Amino acid sequence: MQKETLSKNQKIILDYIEKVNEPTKAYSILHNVQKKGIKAPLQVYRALDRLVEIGKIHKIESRNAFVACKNSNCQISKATAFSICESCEEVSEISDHKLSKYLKTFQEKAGMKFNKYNLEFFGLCKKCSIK
Amino acid sequence: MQKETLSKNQKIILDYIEKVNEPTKAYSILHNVQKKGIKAPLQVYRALDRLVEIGKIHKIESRNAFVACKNSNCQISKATAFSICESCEEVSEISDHKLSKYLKTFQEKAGMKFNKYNLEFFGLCKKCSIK
DNA sequence: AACACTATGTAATAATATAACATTAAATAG
DNA sequence: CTATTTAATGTTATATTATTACATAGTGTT
Repeated sequence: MQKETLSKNQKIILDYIEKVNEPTKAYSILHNVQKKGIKAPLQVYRALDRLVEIGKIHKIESRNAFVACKNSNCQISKATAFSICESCEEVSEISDHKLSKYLKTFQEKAGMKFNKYNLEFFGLCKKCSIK
Repeated sequence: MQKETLSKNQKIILDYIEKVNEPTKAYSILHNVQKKGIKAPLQVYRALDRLVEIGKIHKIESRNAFVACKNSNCQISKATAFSICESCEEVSEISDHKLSKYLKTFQEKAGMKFNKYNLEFFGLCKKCSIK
């Protein structure tokens, strides 16, 4: 884990992402934190980059959106897995020990020096399955 | 598998992607097929959408790039895995039977009706590891 | 021929992300 | 404590990626 102390902008952005509690896009963040003095996209993107780096948030690549990490100050920002509902766009972070262990083992066998993976499952969440 | 016959634009775009044989971005495709009469981004994006849908190509989500499917007319466009070198950006498609079986089983156990997944490993490829 | 369906053409614009440069704050080595 | 380096900030402009909207043309039915 890296540095614990966040800068002013990093705190503002993280607070917002944690508050909304669902995948949030950079420009939506920007609009919502302008009252806190964040004026430009770059201020948001810089904070996002750093927050991803230290595992406080994750990027949902297929959606260009960001969510707070649920795995208690994520040690595992380098091993992320999500399920994404294609109907309501609900995203939840998967923390399945066996899965992450399996993928870690898989990484080690392959010819590449891996240091990270991201897995996204797509489908219908329980609610949307019923409808 | 869906319809085999590709339209004119779809052929042009697929041919190009297969020719370059590495992840290629939409606007790079556009620039390179303009001599074939493709003039606008939308023509590219529409063909890309369709080609992804029928499994002829895949999108590397973390790179906003597209590659031709290597798994013989991909039956498995719904189950994709890639390794990505963070140094040279080389991407290769992983076709590991055990891995896809494991992830398929995992999907079935979870509370969601999955119908697709995408897995991206990041690290250093063999060449770049040596350097 | 009428209908549905898929694909196309074109212009405009939206949404996502970075480059470049100047400045300030924080961390740490001498 | 102050010089130096490192991280963060502020700001403007611009690059990159992707979609909306609307008109037209081809293809395959029934």
